[in-house]
Amino acid sequence: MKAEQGPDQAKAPRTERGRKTLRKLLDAATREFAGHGFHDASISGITRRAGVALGSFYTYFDSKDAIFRALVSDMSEGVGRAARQALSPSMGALEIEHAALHAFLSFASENKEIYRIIDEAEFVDPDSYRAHYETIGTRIEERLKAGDDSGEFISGLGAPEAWAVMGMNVFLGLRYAIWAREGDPAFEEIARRANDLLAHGIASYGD
Amino acid sequence: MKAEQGPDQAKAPRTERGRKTLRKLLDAATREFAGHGFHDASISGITRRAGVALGSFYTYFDSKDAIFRALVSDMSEGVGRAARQALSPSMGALEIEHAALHAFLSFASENKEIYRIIDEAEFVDPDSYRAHYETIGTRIEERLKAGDDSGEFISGLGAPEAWAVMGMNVFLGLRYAIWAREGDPAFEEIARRANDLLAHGIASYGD
DNA sequence: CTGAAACCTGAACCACCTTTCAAGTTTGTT
DNA sequence: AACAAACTTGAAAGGTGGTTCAGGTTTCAG
Repeated sequence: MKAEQGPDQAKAPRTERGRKTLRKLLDAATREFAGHGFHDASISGITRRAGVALGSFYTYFDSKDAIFRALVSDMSEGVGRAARQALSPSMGALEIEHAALHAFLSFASENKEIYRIIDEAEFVDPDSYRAHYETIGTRIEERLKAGDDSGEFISGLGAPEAWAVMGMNVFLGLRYAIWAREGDPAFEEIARRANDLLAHGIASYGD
Repeated sequence: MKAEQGPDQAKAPRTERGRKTLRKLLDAATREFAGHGFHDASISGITRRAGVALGSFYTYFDSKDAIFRALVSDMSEGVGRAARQALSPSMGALEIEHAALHAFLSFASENKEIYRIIDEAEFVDPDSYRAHYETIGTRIEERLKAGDDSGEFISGLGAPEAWAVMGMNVFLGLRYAIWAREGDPAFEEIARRANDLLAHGIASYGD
């Protein structure tokens, strides 16, 4: 569908002025897409927010799709970076899962636009969407395997368990970060309860 | 934005011919939206598939949004119905969760269009989307409470656990039903492993 | 049978948007 | 200083597709 030059993203600017304009466009696009959704967002809306002429857009991106794709891959990395920063190798395996969920809830709460844009990628750019979740799933699976090796988790854990954990986290983020309501439990409590579920399940003893 | 007459859906037909046409439009719309997504779907595509004139569409729906909304609420009920049919009150609490997930995987696998349309509602019709998941979440929460009362589950379970379970199920559906791959475990195994996780967690004994 | 309501038809209207382009301005190098 | 490349500009081309409408056909109650 497109014959891009470089690896994937924008047409690289060659001057300082160009880099500034590119950044303004990216920031403006984040707001525009988050506010209106992909299809109701318009290029002219983006350039208006950015304070540049309509035509300038095409100096940096080949199409509306292209800038959306650039945004998704940017943000996907951002999510991963935030998660990594919250984790430390000195933590126990369970503690790592707790910290990962807590960090995710905080991140989602402070970056709701990102959440929306990545979710909409399911329809605008399915490949990126899939890649995003498969990457995260793989990372979780590795953590589960590590917990197995260290004896903290039971053995036999694999991709299905990793996707189950990811689903838990994503939906808790949707409900308690994105759709947060007055009177909801704090992130601390959510993370603790999810961690308990993950550790011991919900069957009563002597089952 | 819209001043509809009845409760919400389509302008009710008054003759047999009308009911037939309405059904043809709904079926055609399901295929059109599933195949192209909301925005790339067109009214003319829908009427072409349905074999009726373009103008007839507006005899039954006020807008493209309106038919999409009608579809979402239809399908949301369909998902609930499928789940209910797979459950029987004679089952144990854990067994019910197992059956619910297994039924969901099968249903999703055979109705991928539904999955896509409901997911896209997040952007086209956010209220319906939210209502869909809140309804399901509430139902799961009730099941958890029932398991608590019967002594099969630990006490203190509530909405966070329900959303965690729902997220697990949805993501397992996404990965193993919608994105099914050669060599994936059967639904039986997925459901069993998710059920084990739910029952006992993944921490090793003596934790 | 008959007339009114329900329903059907498809061309045309219209609003909106992505993308192009030719002409002007700025930047940075020699 | 001078020039080429980078960058900017906004009007307009070119499309698309939702929605309207006036006129015709079918249905069905009385």
